[in-house]
Amino acid sequence: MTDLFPDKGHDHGRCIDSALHQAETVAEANNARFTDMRRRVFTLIWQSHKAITAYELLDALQGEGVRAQPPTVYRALEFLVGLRLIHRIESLNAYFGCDMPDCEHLGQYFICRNCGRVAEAVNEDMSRAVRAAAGAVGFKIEATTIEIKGLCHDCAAH
Amino acid sequence: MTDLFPDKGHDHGRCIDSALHQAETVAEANNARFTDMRRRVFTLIWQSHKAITAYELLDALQGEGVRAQPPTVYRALEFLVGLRLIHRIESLNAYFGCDMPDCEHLGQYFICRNCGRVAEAVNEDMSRAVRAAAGAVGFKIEATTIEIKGLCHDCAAH
DNA sequence: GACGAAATGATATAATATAACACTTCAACA
DNA sequence: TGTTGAAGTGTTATATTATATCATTTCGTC
Ligand SMILES: [Zn+2]
Ligand SMILES: [Zn+2]
Ligand SMILES: [Zn+2]
Ligand SMILES: [Zn+2]
Repeated sequence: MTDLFPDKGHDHGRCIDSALHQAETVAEANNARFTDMRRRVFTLIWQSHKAITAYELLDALQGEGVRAQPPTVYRALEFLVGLRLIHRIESLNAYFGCDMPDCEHLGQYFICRNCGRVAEAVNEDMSRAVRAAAGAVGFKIEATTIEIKGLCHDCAAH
Repeated sequence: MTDLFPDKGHDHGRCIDSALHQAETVAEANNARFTDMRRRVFTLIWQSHKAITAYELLDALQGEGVRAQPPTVYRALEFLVGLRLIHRIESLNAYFGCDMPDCEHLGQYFICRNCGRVAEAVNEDMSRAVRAAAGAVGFKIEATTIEIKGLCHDCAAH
């Protein structure tokens, strides 16, 4: 059984480094400025594999001594979502880091209600089924939200 | 091509009547009281095939001369969602009426960004794909949110 | 009719998100 | 290298969505 969710003992510092590196690359490729504030917010989002809300980010920023207000956070989030460096989880009003921002994808999100972690899958069967269902009724897809809530493998075991 | 969305010229009064009738039945079967306030909210939701927000419902109630406050609306919504008489669209923070409340289902929602209508599908291929993807990673599903935004057949044609 | 549970009323407030305008930064260009 | 215009951020205010809490009413059961 392959678990989408990262191993308990994994070196999360490497997740963060990798995410930052990819973000730099994507921003550059899009001629977008990965400013200090955007980097701060992005790094905060990547502190865990959980989703984090805008106001949790705001608190974290203020905890770091940054004088930020809600619009600052929402602007950074808008930028990061726009570049698909992070994704918004609609059912949580929260955001989490994408670990494959360099390839276009319609992701599906598995959300564990126990440990709070979010994992992104890109499952072609699911995508195909969605496209087929839409095609059958003449619906032109522009965006999809697929969020699956429950218990991750670890949490289900306990 | 079968369109999920109702025909422009359909008799919407029949949609409302049918929904009300089904709701009565479901409530009774669940030993739940379909009170006046709940019926009002339910009927307002069914005024169209669009999703409607809690505060739009509140305004509509007040427009009818009902002295209602937010909790009144949210309580009615909670009740109706609980019985699956309506569904919440997470990506819109809005609610719309289910037209098959008597059979358990994990629905998928097509949302037209142009006309605002929402249509519910129960597509076994999609459901199966979701279950398979979850099974493959040992994830225990408790709830799914599948929302597909774009243009309905009618709106895509114009 | 008395009782307790469920529903609703009423007030306050929490949580999430955006509008508007001022100021700063930065890259491009003269 | 100074000018300039666009992009980014600061700041204040406010809009939108949702819930906590306690008082009162309604309703079925006894
Ligand atoms: Zn990690
Ligand atoms: Zn978990
Ligand atoms: Zn109708
Ligand atoms: Zn449409």
